[in-house]
Amino acid sequence: MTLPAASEYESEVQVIHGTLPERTYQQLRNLIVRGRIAPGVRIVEEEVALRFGVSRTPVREALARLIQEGYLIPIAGNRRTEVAVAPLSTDSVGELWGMIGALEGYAVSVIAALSAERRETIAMDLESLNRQLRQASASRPRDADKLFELQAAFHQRFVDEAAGHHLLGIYSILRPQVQRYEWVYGTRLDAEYEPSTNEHLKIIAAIRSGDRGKAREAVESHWERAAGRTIGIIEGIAERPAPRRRPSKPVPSKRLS
Amino acid sequence: MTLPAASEYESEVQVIHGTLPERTYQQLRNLIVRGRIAPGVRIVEEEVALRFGVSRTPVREALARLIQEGYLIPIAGNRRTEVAVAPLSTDSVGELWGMIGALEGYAVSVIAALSAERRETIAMDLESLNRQLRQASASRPRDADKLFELQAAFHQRFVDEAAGHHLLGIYSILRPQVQRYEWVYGTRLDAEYEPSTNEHLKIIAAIRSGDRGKAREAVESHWERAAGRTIGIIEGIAERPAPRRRPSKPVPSKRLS
DNA sequence: CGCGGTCGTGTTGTATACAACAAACTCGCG
DNA sequence: CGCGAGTTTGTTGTATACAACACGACCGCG
Repeated sequence: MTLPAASEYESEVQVIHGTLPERTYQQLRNLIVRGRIAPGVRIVEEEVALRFGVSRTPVREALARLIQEGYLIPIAGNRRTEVAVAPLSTDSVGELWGMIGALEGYAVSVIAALSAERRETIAMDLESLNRQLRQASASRPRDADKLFELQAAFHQRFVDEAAGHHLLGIYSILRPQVQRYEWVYGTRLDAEYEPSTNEHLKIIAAIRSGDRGKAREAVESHWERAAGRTIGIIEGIAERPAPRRRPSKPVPSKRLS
Repeated sequence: MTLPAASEYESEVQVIHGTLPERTYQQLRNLIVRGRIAPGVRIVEEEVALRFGVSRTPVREALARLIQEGYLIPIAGNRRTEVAVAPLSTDSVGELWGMIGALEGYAVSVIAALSAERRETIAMDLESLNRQLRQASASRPRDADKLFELQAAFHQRFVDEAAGHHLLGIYSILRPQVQRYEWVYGTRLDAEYEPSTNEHLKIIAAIRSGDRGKAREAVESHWERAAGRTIGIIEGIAERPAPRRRPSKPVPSKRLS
């Protein structure tokens, strides 16, 4: 797929829903996930409003959501909620990956109970995606965007299959948070695609077999290993983007340009 | 309608945070979880505002949150978001219980990795809670409220122990949704406390043993069985409170009194 | 030169006003 | 008597105005 077109990393799938808070949310989230707004940067309602050409009302709604989903965190001890972009930390990696693993594990265990034909269809789709992924990760120069999307597509494929309303909702909150790390450290993760695609194969095989326990196990251990790899990468970087401490007020706290 | 405030099921833990949208959210959620607002009832911003004596602005924020968390669902095909209290369905039970199981399974697997002393402390707390639970479920007349709280406390106890920021956030979204069912069908679930407390014992033993896999397994199967029991109860009720269909417009759609 | 108090100033919380739209209703015409 | 077009009404989307409050700066006094 050639791509979201349009200029920046704006709205991706649908501008359709076009409700203002929704679009604001999407745009801001994208900026954060893609690392265009650094962790620790303070977000001020009016600045966002100005930047997107809307009033504070929709912005507030968007921010509230971003806070709840963990992209933004309340700052300081005020009773007023000032917020900043959430920092990246290895602790969060462990937690997020663990949760995603648990949830996808549940999803895949549901899938394992489907009919054989259904499972076969899914398995074939997954194989295709995994092949593309392997290809993309081998080609030079690397297309980070494509890798990003394929990676997402692979997992989304089977989650969608199992997901009801609730799972989908939670998953759509969690996944982008993980992607935030994938994006930021994406370039360094290249070397790690090899083991990842191999683990994908195990997941596919497990789905084919229809063994719930095995499928779940495959998914969970995939994410556990992925967590290990990611943490390794992060710690391997000397000048990391900083699980920054927030000292009372040394730095005048960067603001959203 | 008589009114404002008064005792009723107001704020429970803390009125402290007292920010208006937060309180509105809490109150409304309580009303829904406790079944005081029936599934399918349409919610109108201004009515809520009136009822709580605030303006639409904080109400909107509260509603947005309730929508995202699945307590309210968008109604009709409008591009405008009219909402109603989400219906209860056996499908949702399967999904919600499965997700909670997966997440708590993850939590408990983290706990299993803690030091022996730490685990022992947790285990003893859990035993105490479980004992109280058993007692409360045996005493007549039953104190539904107490059962409700003990049940919640038991699970919260070990989730808190393992939880970081993210898990806690998601869990606090999911748990009340489950509780909604527990509350609505609570009186009928009495007979089911026996097996439940027994399963709790297995969980406790697994935590003591420090075996991650075993602990996870105990928790997940607990929830799976609980789902089965709950679904059984729901289906056993002839005139159930209705996984109601929404026929275009037969009924003028009840409104929030 | 240091310290405390007072006054800005920035930012969020809340209310209100208005616009947009969809559904229901009414009225007139076939 | 039925059916459609205009009109009314209910409800949400968005903007704006104002209030509250925390923090920092400035100024004067010791």
